[in-house]
Amino acid sequence: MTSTGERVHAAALELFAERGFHGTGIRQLAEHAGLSSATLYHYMGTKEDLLVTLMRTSLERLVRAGEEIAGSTDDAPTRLADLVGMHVTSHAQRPLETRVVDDEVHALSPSRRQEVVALRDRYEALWQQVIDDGVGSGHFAVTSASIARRALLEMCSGVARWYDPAGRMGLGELAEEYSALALRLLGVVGDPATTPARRVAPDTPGPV
Amino acid sequence: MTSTGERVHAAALELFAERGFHGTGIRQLAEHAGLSSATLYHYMGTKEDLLVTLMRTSLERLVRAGEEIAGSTDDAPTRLADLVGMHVTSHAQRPLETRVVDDEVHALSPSRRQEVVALRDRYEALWQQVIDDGVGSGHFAVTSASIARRALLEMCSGVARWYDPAGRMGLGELAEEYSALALRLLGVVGDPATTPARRVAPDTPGPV
Amino acid sequence: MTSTGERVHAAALELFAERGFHGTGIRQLAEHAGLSSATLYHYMGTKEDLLVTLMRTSLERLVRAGEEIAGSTDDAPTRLADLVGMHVTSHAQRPLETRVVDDEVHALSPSRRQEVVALRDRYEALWQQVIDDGVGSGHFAVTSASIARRALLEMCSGVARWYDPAGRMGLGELAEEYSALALRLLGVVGDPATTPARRVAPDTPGPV
Amino acid sequence: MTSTGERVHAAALELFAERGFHGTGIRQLAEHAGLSSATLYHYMGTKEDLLVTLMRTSLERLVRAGEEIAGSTDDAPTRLADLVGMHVTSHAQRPLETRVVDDEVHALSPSRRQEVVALRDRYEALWQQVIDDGVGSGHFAVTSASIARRALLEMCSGVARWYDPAGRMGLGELAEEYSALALRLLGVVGDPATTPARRVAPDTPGPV
DNA sequence: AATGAATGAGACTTCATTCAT
DNA sequence: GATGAATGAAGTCTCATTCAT
Repeated sequence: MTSTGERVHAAALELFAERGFHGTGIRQLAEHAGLSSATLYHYMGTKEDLLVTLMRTSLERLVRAGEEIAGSTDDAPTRLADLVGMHVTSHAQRPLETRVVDDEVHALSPSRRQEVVALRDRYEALWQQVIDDGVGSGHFAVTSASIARRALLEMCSGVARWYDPAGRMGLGELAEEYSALALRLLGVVGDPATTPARRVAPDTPGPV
Repeated sequence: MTSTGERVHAAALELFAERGFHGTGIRQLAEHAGLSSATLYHYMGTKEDLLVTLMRTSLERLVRAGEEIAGSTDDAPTRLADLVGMHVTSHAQRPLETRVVDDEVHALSPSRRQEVVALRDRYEALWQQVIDDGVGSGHFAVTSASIARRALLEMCSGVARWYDPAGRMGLGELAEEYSALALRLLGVVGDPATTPARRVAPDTPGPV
Repeated sequence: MTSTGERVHAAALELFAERGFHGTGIRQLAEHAGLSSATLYHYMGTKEDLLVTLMRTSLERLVRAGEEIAGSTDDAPTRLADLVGMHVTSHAQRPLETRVVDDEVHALSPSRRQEVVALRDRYEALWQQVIDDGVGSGHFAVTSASIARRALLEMCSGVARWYDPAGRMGLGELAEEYSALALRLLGVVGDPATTPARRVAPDTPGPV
Repeated sequence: MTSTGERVHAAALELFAERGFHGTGIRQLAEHAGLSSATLYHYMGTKEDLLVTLMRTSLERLVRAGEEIAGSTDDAPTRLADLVGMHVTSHAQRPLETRVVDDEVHALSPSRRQEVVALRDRYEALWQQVIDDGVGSGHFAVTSASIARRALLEMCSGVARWYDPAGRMGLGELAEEYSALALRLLGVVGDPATTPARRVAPDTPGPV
């Protein structure tokens, strides 16, 4: 049911996430995918090409989801909570992908890195924009919006390092918890209108 | 003034941080330190030994500083702010060390990893303890203390990835900003005694 | 109009001549012929078979033409001039073929080499015979007939390396020039019957 | 007595000459030199670097010897005979070197090729000059000086393909024979003053 | 203290070739 | 006819490490 190409991607994801790009050999990759190392080259270009493909796939999905959220509402707290929820959820569901994207950029050659970083920047710009908007609208209170962006992204991405889908915490719970942390970090005080329930009353004026 | 051994450590720090452990060759290491690759082996055991040494040095300093703070006061918000300040400051001052510690654990063999992870766990336990204490004392309001710990640590460690000592933000400022973010994330509302007064509107109703 | 098989031969000729047998991959060959590498094997045996086919085709044509000339006259100078003219002309017209034949014998396995070298020897024997005849008849004056044969063949084959069909020198001119060089090299002085009159001062004393 | 580096060069010369550059593997090279393939890399850069070194060494020797001859006399026939003698002698004495230089230029990457071809062109220019001079002074009679140059060089280089130092023909004899062939090819008629004996009477006026 | 020389193992990648479809 | 998939062997080169000097 799964094609060979998909098996190659899956194997690469697992090994790159676990041992790093440089820590993973072509032969291990082949063995993990159930192929000979020569056959591997039917399904990829270079090893670096494979890494780039994985990264691009992952980042493009993230950007797409992010842009959808960005266009969904003008309300900054809502948008931010949604971004956090989406980000955390996808990091929890696809921890391998996101770890590879987050940790292996340094393994790319300059030209490839540029391409990948451009995508990542596009995604981060969405976050920057919500925060800027929230600060502008008076919903958020932070000294430095860019520090806040970095702090939020780091903290949310960390989920890929520990979340256990078989554990007792559900994805919804996780998303709500992180959204709450994020909003508080941004200086939003707990108000039924802005915490999870908020989405029900989109016309609520901003607090603080 | 700098001994050869120190030069080796410095070179390793730079290269491991920039290209990763597996991405750094013994020959590059030697060249970067101004030695022949054979001579390198006078100043280190294996390449992995070198990595462990760097990690242990860094982590021990962190643990020592953390334990000093942990023993300094019972007041959870103060302790947490101090931990954050120290953590952030040292990540800003020693970005190479901290990046190596944070990113290269996967490159260690199981037995070495155990040793390093034990140290890291000891450090993280200090954070866990403050948060638990703060929750117990009613200063902090979080759903999950362990999630909060992880979120805080990730967010604070990120500083090593972007802080520029030559930029316009000073270390003190940085520490204060992050302490404030952390306390807010933990649900602490503006209190002149624990957070910089400026940022907070003292008349805010304040939830929880 | 050109069959696929011919396209394969043409592609092989070009690539073998340009990059050598070992420098040419099956995949490049296929691409150059506009086929997949698997399809290539419908039109050839092994890569070495292909090389042998090209060589044999080329050498057989040469031998055939040479034998025709050899049987055409008893006059050694005429025969030699004709051989030179034919050799030079075919090297100018089919530089790829001749370069492959001349340069890639070393790439053949012993048994295949034997076969090809036998053909080449047969061709060279024709030259040897004319020279021997010319020496015997007193037309040629050389110390060593075999050295003369080698010198002549090398010199004439070189044409395949530089002759430009689009340049200003025509094939007829080329053939005449080389025939003249060859006859002079063999010690034949200008004789209106065998060499272009223009180049020779008919009153030259003329040695033997 | 022979250094390892020299052994590597000797092994490369033998194999490149016998099987061609692309036909020679690194492992065969190492085995032939009595080293492991990894050790080989102590004594060379890439395989191509090795080839270039061999070619440059050989060509530089040839250029040096050629320039010495070029500066030794103004008499074109003498100079040409000396060039031929030197060329033929060195091709007979160092057949491996010269074969590699003559046959493997196509294996070089563009930039390397440029460098090597420049040297070769410098050498060939010496030949072109003598022929031009001889034509100008009326000693040589050829329709095309550049064709003559090519013909002569091809014919003389061929020696590296068959001369057997253990055979009955001595080097001196070989040189004389080829000089005689060359002069005749250039239209110089046999005159004691220009054939081998000529060098004894350097003041002899030009013949023809 | 320092290093040139050496190496087995393994890196990534391509080789020529076969075969089922 | 034609080709995608597959592979063992081999390609060039670098790896971390040792050792005699």
